[in-house]
Amino acid sequence: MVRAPCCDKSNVKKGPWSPDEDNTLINYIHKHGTGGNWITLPRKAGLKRCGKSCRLRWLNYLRPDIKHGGFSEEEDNIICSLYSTLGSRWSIIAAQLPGRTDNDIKNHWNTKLKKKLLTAKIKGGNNEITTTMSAAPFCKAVGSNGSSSTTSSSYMTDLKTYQQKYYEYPALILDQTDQFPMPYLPFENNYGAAWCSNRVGNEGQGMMDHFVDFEVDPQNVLSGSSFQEENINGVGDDPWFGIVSATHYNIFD
DNA sequence: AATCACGGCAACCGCGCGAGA
DNA sequence: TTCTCGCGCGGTTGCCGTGAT
Repeated sequence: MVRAPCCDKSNVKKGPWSPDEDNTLINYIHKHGTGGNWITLPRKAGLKRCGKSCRLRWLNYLRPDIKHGGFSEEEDNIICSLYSTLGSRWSIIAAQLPGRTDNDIKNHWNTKLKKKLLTAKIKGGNNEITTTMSAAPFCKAVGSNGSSSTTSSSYMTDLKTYQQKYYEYPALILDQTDQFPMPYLPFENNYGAAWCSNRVGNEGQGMMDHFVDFEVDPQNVLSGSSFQEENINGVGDDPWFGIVSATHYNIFD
C-alpha cells in the first residue's frame, strides 16, 4: 500500500522560509494556536507550505524561549552523558535541556560533540594516554534495573573520585555491572572499545590499586549484552561496580 | 581574486506510532 | 479488529558562509 502524501507536493513551497512567511505563521499561531492540526494550518494561515514544514519551523525556530547555539560546557556534559545511555533519542535528551530543540542538539552533536568525544583520550592507567580536559563534573550512578542507584557504598564514592580523576568525559558508574546491559556507545564504523574499570580486589583493599582498564568486545556491546565476566579480559573477579566511559579508543588499528 | 573544501545548520523525507472512526 | 490520518522522531540532504590554497 502506498502512503498518501501529507500535502499536494506540487503546490507547496520548499526551502528556506522568508521573514514574511515567518511573520504569517507567528501571527496566525498567536491568534488561533495550532488548532491541533498542522496539516490544515498552512491553508488557514494563507501559507503555501506543507503542514509538516510549518510545524518544524515553529518548533525549531519560531517558538518563544528557543535558545540557539552557544551550548555551555554543562549542556555538553549532559548531552554526552545522556547520549551514552540513551543513544540518539534526541527528543528525550532535548526534554532535559530547556530551550533546546532536538534538531539543535542533534546538529550540535553531529558537528561538534561527536568529534570531541571520538578523539577523547583517557589519562592515567596502564595505557599512557593523556587528557586535555578538566575532570567531568557530570557523573551518574545507575542501578542494575536502569534506575538511579541509591547505594551509599563507599565504593561508589571511590568510583566517582576515580572517574573524575581519570576520565576526560562523563562516565556512567554502573552498580551491579554483571546484570546491567551495556549502554549504547558512540562507535565509529563499529570499531572501538568501551574502556571500563572494575573492582578486582577484596573488600577493604584500596580501590585505586584495583582498577583495571580493559576492552569490551564491540559486537557484544552493540548487541546490548550484559557486562559479564566473560567480556573481561584478564579480570577474574566479580565486577560488582564499574565505570563505563563513552570515550572512544580504537584498539583494532 | 577566484576556486575549492569543509563545517554548520535549516529544512526535508520517510517511517513508526497512536488515536479515532 | 482494521484502516486511515496526523504527529513526532531520527536520518539525511543541500545550501550558505568561511577559510585555505
